[in-house]
Amino acid sequence: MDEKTLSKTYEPKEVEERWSRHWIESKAGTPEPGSNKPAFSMVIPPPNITGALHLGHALNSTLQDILARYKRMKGYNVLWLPGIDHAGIATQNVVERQLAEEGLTRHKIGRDEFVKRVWQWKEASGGTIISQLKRLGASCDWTRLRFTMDEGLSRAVREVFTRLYKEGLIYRGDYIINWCPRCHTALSDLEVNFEETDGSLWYMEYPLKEPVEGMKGLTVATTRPETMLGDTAVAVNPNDERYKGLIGKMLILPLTGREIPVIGDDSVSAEFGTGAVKITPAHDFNDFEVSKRHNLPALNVMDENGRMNENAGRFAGLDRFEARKRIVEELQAAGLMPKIDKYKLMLGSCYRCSTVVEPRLSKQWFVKVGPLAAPAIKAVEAGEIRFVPKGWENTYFDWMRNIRDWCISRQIWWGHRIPAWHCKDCGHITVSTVDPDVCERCGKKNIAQDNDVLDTWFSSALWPFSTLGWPDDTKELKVFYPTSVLSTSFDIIFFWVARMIMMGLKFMDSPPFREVYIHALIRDAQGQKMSKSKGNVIDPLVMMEKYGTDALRFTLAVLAAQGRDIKLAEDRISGYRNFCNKIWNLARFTLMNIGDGPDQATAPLDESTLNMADKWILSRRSVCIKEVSEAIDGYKFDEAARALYRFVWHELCDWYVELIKQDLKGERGPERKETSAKVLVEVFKDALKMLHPFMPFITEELYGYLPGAGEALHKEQYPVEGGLYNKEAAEMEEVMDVIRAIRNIRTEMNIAQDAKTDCVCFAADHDLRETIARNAEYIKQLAKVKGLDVKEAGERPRNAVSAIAGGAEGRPRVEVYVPLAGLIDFEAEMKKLRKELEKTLVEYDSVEKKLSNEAFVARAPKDVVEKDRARLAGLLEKKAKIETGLERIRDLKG
RNA sequence: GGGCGGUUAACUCAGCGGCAGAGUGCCACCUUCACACGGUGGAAGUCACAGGUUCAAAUCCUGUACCGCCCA
Repeated sequence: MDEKTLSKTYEPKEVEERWSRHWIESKAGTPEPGSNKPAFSMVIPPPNITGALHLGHALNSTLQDILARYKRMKGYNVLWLPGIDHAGIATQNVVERQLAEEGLTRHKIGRDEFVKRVWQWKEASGGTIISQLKRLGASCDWTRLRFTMDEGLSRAVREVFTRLYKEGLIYRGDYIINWCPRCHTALSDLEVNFEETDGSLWYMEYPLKEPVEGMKGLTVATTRPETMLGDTAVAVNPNDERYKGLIGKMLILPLTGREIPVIGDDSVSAEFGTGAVKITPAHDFNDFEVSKRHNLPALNVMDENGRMNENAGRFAGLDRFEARKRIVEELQAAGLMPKIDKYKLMLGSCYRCSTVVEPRLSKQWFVKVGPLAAPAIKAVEAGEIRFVPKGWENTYFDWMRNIRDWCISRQIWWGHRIPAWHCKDCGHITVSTVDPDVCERCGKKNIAQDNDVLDTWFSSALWPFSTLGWPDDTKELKVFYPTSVLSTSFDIIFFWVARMIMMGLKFMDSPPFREVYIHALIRDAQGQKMSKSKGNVIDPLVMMEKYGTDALRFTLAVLAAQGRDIKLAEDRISGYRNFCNKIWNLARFTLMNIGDGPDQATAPLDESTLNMADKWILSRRSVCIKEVSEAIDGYKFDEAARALYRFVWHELCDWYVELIKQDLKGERGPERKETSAKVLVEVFKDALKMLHPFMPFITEELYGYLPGAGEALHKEQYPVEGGLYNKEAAEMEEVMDVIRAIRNIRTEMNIAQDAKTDCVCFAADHDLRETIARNAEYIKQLAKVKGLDVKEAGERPRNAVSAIAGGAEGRPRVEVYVPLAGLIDFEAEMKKLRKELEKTLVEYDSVEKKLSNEAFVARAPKDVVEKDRARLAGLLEKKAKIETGLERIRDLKG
C-alpha cells in the first residue's frame, strides 16, 4: 500500500494480523543475548489453560505490554516471559466432562490413560489463550513460553517440595479441610467462596442419660442437623450458670442411642442459640479444635461424595441433604425439635464447580507457613518489595499475619504428583527429587508413590524463578531475577503474590520482584463483577473485532486509574476507535502534504528557521514527553494516555496542522514549506513513538510510511525532551485566544460559514500588539478575517461586536472588535455583555473578599497572594472594558 | 461483626489544600480540500450530607447516609 491509496478510514483487521505475525516471526519480544543494557523483566501471571481471554487478562496484558514496549524503547533489555498454568482441578473437570460424553469415567480408563488424555486435550485446545494474547499484541518473548507442567518446572516443584519436607516445613497429617464432594478433592482455605445464604437454625433436644436437678436434657442449635450423627460431645461455656452442673454428665444422642459427654469450653458463646453446641470433630473446623483440647474422638459420617457412610447407621447411603431432611423429620416426629429459626449463614462453595463444600477430616499434606511468612512480611515492611498502590500492603499484611497452614494435597490426577513414596513394609515415607527404587529406611522395594497431586498454586508460587531455569544456575536467573515488576489483580494477592514472595525469599534469597502493581478490577456498568453466570460479560475479542485492538487497549489504559475499579461502557471504546481514525488521517494528511522528496523532511531541523507555531508545537511535544514518561514510570497509565490524546488531537491536529496548511501549500514561500513539513514529520514521528506502547498496531503501520523512518517503530529510541520555547509558546497562546474570541463572536452572531469579517484589536501592551500583528496571517486564516487592524488606543469601532481575550496568568488583555455593520442584534449583544459582566463581578467579589481578609494576606504564601492581586487587577480592567462596551451599545441604540 | 474503597456535569471518570476538569452524550451552525469515526462554538456541577481544622476545603479530620469489595 502506498500513501496515495491510504484508505480514508482506518481498517484495523489486516494491519493487526500482519504486524502480529511479523513481531512473532521476527522475535521482537526476545531479549538480546549478551546485551549489556540494563535488564527489565516481568513474568506474566500465567492464565488458566482452560480459559479464554477476558477483560481482566486484556487489561493486565495491555498494561504489561505498555511497560515492556516503553522500556524497550527506553533502552532496556526487556524480558516479558509468557506462560500458562495447568489449573489442576479446572482442567481435570474439563477432560472428565469430555469423557462423560463418551460414556467413560477417569476411573474406568485409569490414571495413566487419563493423564495422557489431558495432555492430548492440552495440545489441541490449550493454546487458545496464548493466541489471543498474541492477537492483543503482547510483546512477550514467545520463544520462552512456559507451562507449569513442563519438565523443567516440574523439576523445580520436586526440588522445593523435597527441601521443605526435609526442613520440616511440609508435613502430613489428619486434619479437617474443605472438601469438594463433586471434584473429590481437598481445597485450600482460599479456594472456597463464602456467600451469605438463607438457611435455618434447627434446635434439637438431646436427653440426659440421667436427669440432673430436674433437667431432662439439653437443647442445641445447629445449621447442619445431619452432622449430629457424628457428634461426640456437647459443649457449653464453663461459666454459663444454666449448664454448669451438667459438665461431665452424659447425653443420649437421639436416633443413634450413642452416649456423649457434656464438656465445658471457653470458645462457646452463651449468647448464641441455646448456649449449648453440638461437637462434630470430623465435620466442623471449630469442633475439630475443641475435640483436640478435650481428647474427643472424631467420627466421620460422610464419604467422599457427600453421602452418609456406614457410621451413619440406617442413614448410610443417603445424600447429605436428603439425610438432613430425614433427620429433621424424625426428630420432629419424636418431639425432639422444639423450634426452627430462619437464619442467614455463610455457605462455602467450591471455586471451580460451586458445589457446597463439606468440612472433612482427612489425611493431607500441609505447608507450615509461619516460618516462610515472617521474612515475607519483613521484605514488604522494609520496602524491598513495594506495592502500587500502597494501600494493598495492608491487605497483604492482614492476611500474612493471620495465615494458616496451607493444604497442598489434592485428590485429583492432573498435576504434579507428590514426590513421596510410602513403604508398605515399614510405613516410612521416602521423599525425593528422583523416583526412588527402595525405601530409604528399610531398603525394601515395596514402595508406592503417594496418590495425591499438589495444589496448582504450589507450582505457580515458584513461577518467577522456575521459569528462568531454577534449580539450575542459569544465565537467565542472573540477568533477569529478581524481576522488575509484577502486574496483577488484587484478587490473587493471597493465592499467588504472597506465596511467590515466600518461595522467592526462601529459595532465591531475594524477593521475586521489586514492585507489585495491582491493577483495577473491571466491572460492568452497574459496578458488578463480570461473570458468565450473570451474563454481563463484555468479550474483549468481540471489542477487538468491532473497534480494533488499539482502540480497546487505549480504552483500558485510559481507564486504568490507580486504586479504583473500572466500570467499562462500550461507548468509551468506540470513542477511542475514533481517536485511531484521527491518527490515521493525520498520517494521510502528512503524506499528502510533505512532498515527494524524503530528504527534505529528514534533514535535521535548523533552529533559525523555526517560527512561533513551530516552537509552540515543539514545546508542547517536550511537555508531552515529560508527562507521559513520568506517568508511565509511576504506573499512571490513565494520565499518560490522556496526555497523549490531548497532545495529538487538541494540539497537533486542532492547531498546528491548521496553522501550517498554507505553509505546506507553499503559499508562504519555500522555506516555510520545508520547515513546517520537517516539524510536522518530526513531531508526528515522536507522537507515534509515544503512542506505540499503547497502540502498537496502527503506530507501527503508519510509521513505515513516514520519510526517514527507521527499520521498525518498536525498535526506535523513545523521544527525548527537547527545549521549551516559553516566550513563543506564550505568544502562541495569546494568538490562539484572539482566534477563539473571533470565532466565538462569529458563532454568536450567526455569521455565515464562508463570510469573512474585519477585525480590530486594541491592546495597551506593546509586545502583545507586536505578537498579534506579526501573526495576522494566522488569525485571518483560522478566524476567517480579511482585514486586521491592531491599535494601542483610540476610538472603538461603531457597529462592532467585542470580546476580551488574553489575560491568562496575569498577562495583558486585548479587546477584539468585529465590525458588523447592520448585522448586530443590539439586544443579543447587550445580553451577552451583561452575562459576562455578571460572571466577572462574581469572580471579582470573591477575589476581592479574599484579599481584604488580613489573615489571608498575612499567612498565605507570597506567590499565592501576588497571583490573586494580579488577578484582581485584571478583573477590574476587564470589568471596565465590558462596562465601556455596554455604554457604547446604549449610545449606538440612541 | 472487622477492614478497605467509592459518592464530582445527563453518562463514564480524572483531580485530592490555592480560579471545578476530561471523554462520551446534548444544543446550534457547517458536507471547506486529512478525517462527519470530522470541524467550530455553546449549554451543563450546592464536588452525597452534617460538623470541624485552616487565611483558604471537592481535596485534610470526625460523624451520617447510600453503594461496592475483602476478611471473619
